[in-house]
Amino acid sequence: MKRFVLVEQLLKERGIRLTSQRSLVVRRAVSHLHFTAEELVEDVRRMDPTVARGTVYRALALLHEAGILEKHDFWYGPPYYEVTFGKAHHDHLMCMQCGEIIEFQEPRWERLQDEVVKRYGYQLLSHTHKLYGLCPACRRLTPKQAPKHPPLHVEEVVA
Amino acid sequence: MKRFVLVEQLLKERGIRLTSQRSLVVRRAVSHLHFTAEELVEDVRRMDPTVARGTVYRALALLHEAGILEKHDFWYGPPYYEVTFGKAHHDHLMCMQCGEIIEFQEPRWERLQDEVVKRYGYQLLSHTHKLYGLCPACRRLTPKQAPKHPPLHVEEVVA
DNA sequence: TTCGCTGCAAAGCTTTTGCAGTGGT
DNA sequence: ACCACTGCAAAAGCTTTGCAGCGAA
Repeated sequence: MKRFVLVEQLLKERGIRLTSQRSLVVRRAVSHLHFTAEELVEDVRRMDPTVARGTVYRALALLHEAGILEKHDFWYGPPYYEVTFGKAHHDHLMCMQCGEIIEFQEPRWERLQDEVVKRYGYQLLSHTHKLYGLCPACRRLTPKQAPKHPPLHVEEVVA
Repeated sequence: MKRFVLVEQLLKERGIRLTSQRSLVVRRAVSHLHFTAEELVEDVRRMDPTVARGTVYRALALLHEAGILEKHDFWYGPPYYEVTFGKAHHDHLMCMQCGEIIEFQEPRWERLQDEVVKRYGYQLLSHTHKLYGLCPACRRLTPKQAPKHPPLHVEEVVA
């Protein structure tokens, strides 16, 4: 897997030691699109049960700081991580009922935000745009059919 | 305070009981721009120490569901709440070093996102756009001067 | 050989919840 | 008079951390 090699290289360049545990965390991470810390813990421990929970969390923090992972807070629950290293930037559209996440690109936004950032004299480092709504399928359901966790009777919110 | 009256009205219309505790939570909430749940707990208990932590959390959830509060996950730590009821939508530009938060409006984004949402057949309910970067002051510092976990002191910023 | 990294487990921080009693409508 | 709401405190959920030993460079 090409991306994996690159990540290891990049870690090495930054003086971050490549232990077998970190290798495993990286390998498992890049094999998912979105995952929570706990999901990755489970996944990693399925491959090697001796890896400690704390090690995975520490590796995640490192990868995040290194810019390899992005951390997303979606609607509820713990934050999701996403491997962005080597991928073009994209934004998210999420269904608040079923939790479906659509990734899309919108170059015109990128241009607009350059303007905004310039306006305030900022140097842009990263950004996230999230749209929350109802997917075509869920729009057809009555509010009562809404699952417990994906929050709230969203009908009320007039966009 | 006008906004407070409106909020109480709105709660009433939704059949949500107006207890003294909720009144207090609303009053304190609208007097801040951004706050965490724990900050609000402290603030409320300063006025009335008998109010339970759980009550504040439950009230926050209600107000959030009612669309009166928005929940923001900024760079680290617990999420911040923000009173958006009666305010025009705005987005956030945050300095990753000093934690300054600038609020701004960009109507052209709103139009673009309508397009995107239509493209996927979604019904838009809400959205957040966050830009992370370095403010003019912090850009002048060397990377080494950057604090590990930038303190999140929120400047009161006007759009 | 050095010192960054790990496993373990305990603690920490934030939020949620069960229950019995209280109070809004 | 209902039953939603509250206080209390315990538990739950997620993440961090201290420490002693280990292992990558």
